[in-house]
Amino acid sequence: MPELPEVETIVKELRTEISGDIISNVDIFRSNPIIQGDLPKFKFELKGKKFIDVTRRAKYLIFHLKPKSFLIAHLRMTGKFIISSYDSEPSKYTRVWFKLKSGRILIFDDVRCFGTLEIQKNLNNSNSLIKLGIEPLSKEMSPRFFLRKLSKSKRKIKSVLLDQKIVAGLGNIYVSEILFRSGINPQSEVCQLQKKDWIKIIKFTRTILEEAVRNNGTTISDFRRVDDKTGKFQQFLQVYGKTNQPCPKCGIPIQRIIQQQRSTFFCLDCQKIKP
DNA sequence: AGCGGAACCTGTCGGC
DNA sequence: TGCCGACAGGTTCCGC
Repeated sequence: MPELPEVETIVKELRTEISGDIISNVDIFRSNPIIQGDLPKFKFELKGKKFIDVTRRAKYLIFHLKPKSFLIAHLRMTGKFIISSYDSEPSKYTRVWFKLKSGRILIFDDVRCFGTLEIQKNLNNSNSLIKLGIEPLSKEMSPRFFLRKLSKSKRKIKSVLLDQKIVAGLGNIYVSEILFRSGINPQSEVCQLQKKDWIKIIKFTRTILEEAVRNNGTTISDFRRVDDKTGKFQQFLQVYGKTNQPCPKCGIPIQRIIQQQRSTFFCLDCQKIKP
């Protein structure tokens, strides 16, 4: 479900809400396949610990605990963190909840159970985190980085931007939007891209992500913030989900194709493959 | 090397 | 109404 801006939104809200609070109890309603590692250890590592901070790496949420430990969470398609009052009942999709000393409950809901929760004493021990590529909003995101890494690659640009081992944090919505605004065809081979193309991609990645973060992310169907509010960025989407609607730049119908088994939306006229 | 396919799991929506 | 296929913001593994 969420990409970088949605995760960033949740992280900020969680940081404000739960920093300083202490986990009094952990209840697991369904562990499989969500919780990584063994269950007693998971509970033991969390109970009694204090939330110090909540941060983001790519699409992962990282809860910093004291005594030192980290809860690393990924929401995948339908995971949600919700803060509720003490008397709430678990919903049909509540998988794990953390009762807090303040009287509130930090709830992890996940309809499809693709989400993951992992405990680590040290972030360097996390297999999921070590594989990740550069942050799209960092200064490492440069034409030089891509040219050096991909100048001989015949991979398609859509696939490269979705590859979390290269750039970590972009997903299906924002990649379509970034390539549309850059005027680059999603089926372009990356070895064909020149410095000026990468400059555009980097510029629009920044513009779009920053604007999405300001708007608390995109709500297409069921993304919800901690307080159940929706994001507002969906009103700024130009191509994602707009099959056959007029291109905002030239007016011809937006195309939908499948790449890597995911929908890609683009304009045939504004995003031509270069000869 | 890079792609398509399947898998993980569950729900919604549209067509017939 | 019911059934069936397509599709969903993600990631990983496998085989050609």
